[in-house]
Amino acid sequence: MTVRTLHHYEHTGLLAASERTDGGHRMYDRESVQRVHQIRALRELGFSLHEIRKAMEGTTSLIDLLRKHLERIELQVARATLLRDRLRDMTTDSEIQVSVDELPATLVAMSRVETRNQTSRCTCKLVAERDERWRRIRDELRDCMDRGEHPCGERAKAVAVAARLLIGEIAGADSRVSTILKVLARLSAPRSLAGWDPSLMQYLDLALAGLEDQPY
Amino acid sequence: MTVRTLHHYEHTGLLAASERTDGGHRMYDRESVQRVHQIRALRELGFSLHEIRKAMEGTTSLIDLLRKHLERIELQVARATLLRDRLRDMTTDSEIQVSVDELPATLVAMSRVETRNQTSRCTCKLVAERDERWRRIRDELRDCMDRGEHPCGERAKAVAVAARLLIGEIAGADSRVSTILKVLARLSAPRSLAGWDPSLMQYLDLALAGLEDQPY
DNA sequence: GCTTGAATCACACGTGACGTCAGGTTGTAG
DNA sequence: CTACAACCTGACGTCACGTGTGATTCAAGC
Repeated sequence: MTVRTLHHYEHTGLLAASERTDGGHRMYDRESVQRVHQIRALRELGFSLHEIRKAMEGTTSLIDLLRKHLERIELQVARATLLRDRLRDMTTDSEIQVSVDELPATLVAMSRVETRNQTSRCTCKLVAERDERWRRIRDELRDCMDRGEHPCGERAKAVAVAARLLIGEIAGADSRVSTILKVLARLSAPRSLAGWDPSLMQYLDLALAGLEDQPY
Repeated sequence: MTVRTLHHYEHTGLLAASERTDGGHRMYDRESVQRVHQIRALRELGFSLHEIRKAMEGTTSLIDLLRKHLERIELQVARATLLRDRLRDMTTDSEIQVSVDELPATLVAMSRVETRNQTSRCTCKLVAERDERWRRIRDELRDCMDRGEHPCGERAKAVAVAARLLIGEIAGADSRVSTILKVLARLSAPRSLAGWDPSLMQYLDLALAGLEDQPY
């Protein structure tokens, strides 16, 4: 929070200093400070100042606002996750020397690069095999979808069975620490995650890493 | 892409129309179109036009740019995910009637609300029990951390064992379709996820849902 | 060749959420 | 009492375009 931000909020009629000193300095009482916090909270949720004002005036129901905004966030998360994963691969992979010119038609090519590098780098045949199975499931499923078949139809069902099996295998096998932590986060977030901040998470990560070679 | 956007890029010196018609209309050859796509791609990755121009002029290494941006994205993902989960809980829970005033000190209180509602709503005792175990692990671990104990120390190790056990239990038990999908996405992303777009994912979700009551 | 309607042109101001600068005033610690 | 940091008002700057205006141009149909 900068002073300018407060001025801005005041200017747009979102917030008023409860009082002024003799010299003209703004004074904010407990209530006003609370209001500032509310505004910040809502802004961090992605709302515009205009929306916030409407919500605070009671013009719009907060629930409606949140519901409406949920969609945007969903999209944002999906997009950001994808981008992050792509970026991570690009930056951690020192082999790939990407230049701007090598980003030809947007980043669609990236997915191809990813799979190519994946198969060439994998030391474990099991992983490659699983990847192959995944690809088959994916292609078959896409075919089902493209043909307009019902998800519960015969073919889709068969594919789903294979998928479920593979999911079980992967979840059971590939369980390194950080992966588990992520799974855990996904499984129980935000329910059991209250109070688990990143530093604590990292601590648990280290602790788990410490007994990695020990049996259950 | 709007025309205005192209004009803007031209104005900032990022892009030049390769030619003009007699009437003055801009003509973009294949190369220019490619350049536009590159710009769009980089912009979707979150870069500013200034950064893009620097990268395209060769002033900055693309890798450096990406690496630098990875941090921002990481933060974004973490934040957006958290917000999304909170929002989802708020909007799907019709019981909770949130008003602006009930967002007291930012959203920190939210976590408390969540856990409170969780324990009161849970029909299954097993879940509650697990939550309780989680809480204990969390608190114990936080205590270890606060005391500055090494993550591989005796106490932390013991907690880690308990945590690993619980993780296995949760991962093995709570496996509804959407959850599995999320786990899957986390486990294998972006490796096996290439070509799995959201619609295909949803299709798989439906297919899996169709055989939910069937045995393996 | 002519009309017509959609698209584009250049220019300029608008937007949102502040940042930043200038020149002056105030609060407070030593 | 004197620094000096923090605040004041007012206004313009930023970024990535959006929007509006009035004029021009392009492509299609007749």
